Amino acid sequence: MQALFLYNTLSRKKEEFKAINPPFVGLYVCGPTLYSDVHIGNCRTFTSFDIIYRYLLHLGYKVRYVRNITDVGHLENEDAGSGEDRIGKQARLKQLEPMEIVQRYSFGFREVMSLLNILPPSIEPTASGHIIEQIEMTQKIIEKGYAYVIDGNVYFDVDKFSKENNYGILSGRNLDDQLENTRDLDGQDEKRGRLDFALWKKAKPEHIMRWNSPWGEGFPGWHIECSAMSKKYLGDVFDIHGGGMDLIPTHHTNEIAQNIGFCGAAPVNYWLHTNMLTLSGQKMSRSLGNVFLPVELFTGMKLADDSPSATPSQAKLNGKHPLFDKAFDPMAVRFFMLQTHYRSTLDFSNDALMASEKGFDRLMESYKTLRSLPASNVSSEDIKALQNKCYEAMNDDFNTPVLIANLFDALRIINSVNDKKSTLTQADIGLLKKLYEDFLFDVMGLKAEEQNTKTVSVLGKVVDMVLGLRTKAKADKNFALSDEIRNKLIEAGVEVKDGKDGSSWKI
RNA sequence: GGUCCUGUGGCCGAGUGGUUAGGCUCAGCUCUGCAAAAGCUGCUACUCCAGUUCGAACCUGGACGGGACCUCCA
Repeated sequence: MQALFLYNTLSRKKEEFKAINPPFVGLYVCGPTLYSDVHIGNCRTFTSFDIIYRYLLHLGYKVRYVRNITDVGHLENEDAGSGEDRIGKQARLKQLEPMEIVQRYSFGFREVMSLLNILPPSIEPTASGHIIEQIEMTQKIIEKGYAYVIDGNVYFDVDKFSKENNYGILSGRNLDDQLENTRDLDGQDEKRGRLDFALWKKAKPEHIMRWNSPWGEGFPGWHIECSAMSKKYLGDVFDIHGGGMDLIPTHHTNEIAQNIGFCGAAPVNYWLHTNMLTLSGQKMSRSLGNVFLPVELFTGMKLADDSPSATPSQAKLNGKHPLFDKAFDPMAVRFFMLQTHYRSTLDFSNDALMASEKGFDRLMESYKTLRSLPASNVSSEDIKALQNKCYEAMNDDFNTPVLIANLFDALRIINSVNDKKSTLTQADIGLLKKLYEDFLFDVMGLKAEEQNTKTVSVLGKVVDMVLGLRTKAKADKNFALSDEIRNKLIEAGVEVKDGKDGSSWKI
């Protein structure tokens, strides 16, 4: 097996991947906070880690992939002291139980993940299901002296921690800079240091989600859930932890501090971070309000203001979406995302999507051609070399754009063999099929648009019959009729291609 | 204000100190009754200025532009 290199945020370098206990690999990715619908920027992160997961599996690793669901503890304006739990707030506003909020959005989340063909993780733990683990971890951190209790709240002592450890090891920021250059904060309340963060929060009387703890009724802080759950399922030290880049300076920095505070060991060998998705050059985020939803992209329509849900199967739509000329198939969207490396920003636009979709269709079409390719005694093309290039691309920090470029080379070979301008042996055709199946389908997780097989088979016979009539018309030089047939078929969505050996068609 | 990232052809996007991915678009050609599809060819870029070097889009310094983080965010 060739060496796999991946970019480690800790070292800011590409490093060779060495699993702690091969063939097993522990992978943890920060999942969504289910207080509203996932937007397409969230989807990009999960798509990127889906590729990483799939490629590790393809290489033969036994991966335990843990992706959490945050259903409690994620506060707004935490530092201002006015923090309200995001889920709790939505529950209050909508007059629902917090778990109803979570249920609603988790349904939509799963549906979108499935549409994008993102594999489910091995374990998808929720924060609310691991309150005990979080309390235990918090207790241990207090015992070790890295956290303190004030009036029912527990805070992590960053100052104490950084005397023995590099708090900013992941972000590359030094503590003094962070202390001096934080924006003005009001309501610094009772914390000893301004960078201290909550492990446990005392619940105000109106707070809905609350649990008993040694420090009174309250709820866990946001960062502790990932430490507690990754430790529980992957151990004190595991291989890979991932998430969006925006989690580096706070969430992941604090996770490392908590784990070290807990057991003295840094929890993760490789930190992987995906870049942001932008819209006209600006980061897509809920706070900026420039988000659009997967269902809008997949339909080209705008979500109605009174839609009960943004879950694709349940959404109510209202009119054309201003950003998109048409509906984009989820697989075309996935392909579009993979044409950019996961550590680069990805700018979304209608034009870029259109371009990707066309390329994607050609690639899928070439797979059909591949399956009926004529074999020769000799090959004029080096398929083995192409296969190596595909592995090289993926082994170089999961470089899907280069992988895709290689697949387009394969496409050219296929078409040229089909045109009898090049030749391949049966063995090489088999190798090419394997190349497509391995990389296009297994690793990149792309698949052809699903079609009802019964419909297709009936329709196929009908179209073949019509094309038979058209061939007769052509033979009689009745081009008016043959063109009319062709135009009508195009109107119906059937594209006709006249080759030397008769006509073929595709939907 | 501080820290960091980034600037590639009409568009999207890889990339390495020396031979300049790939996709889309556009034009021409081949094929074709005409188209479409497919193939071939062309349009050949690296923000600007200076430096290092035999040689830089790639290294260094500066300028200008864009972005991220420092507050919740994938």
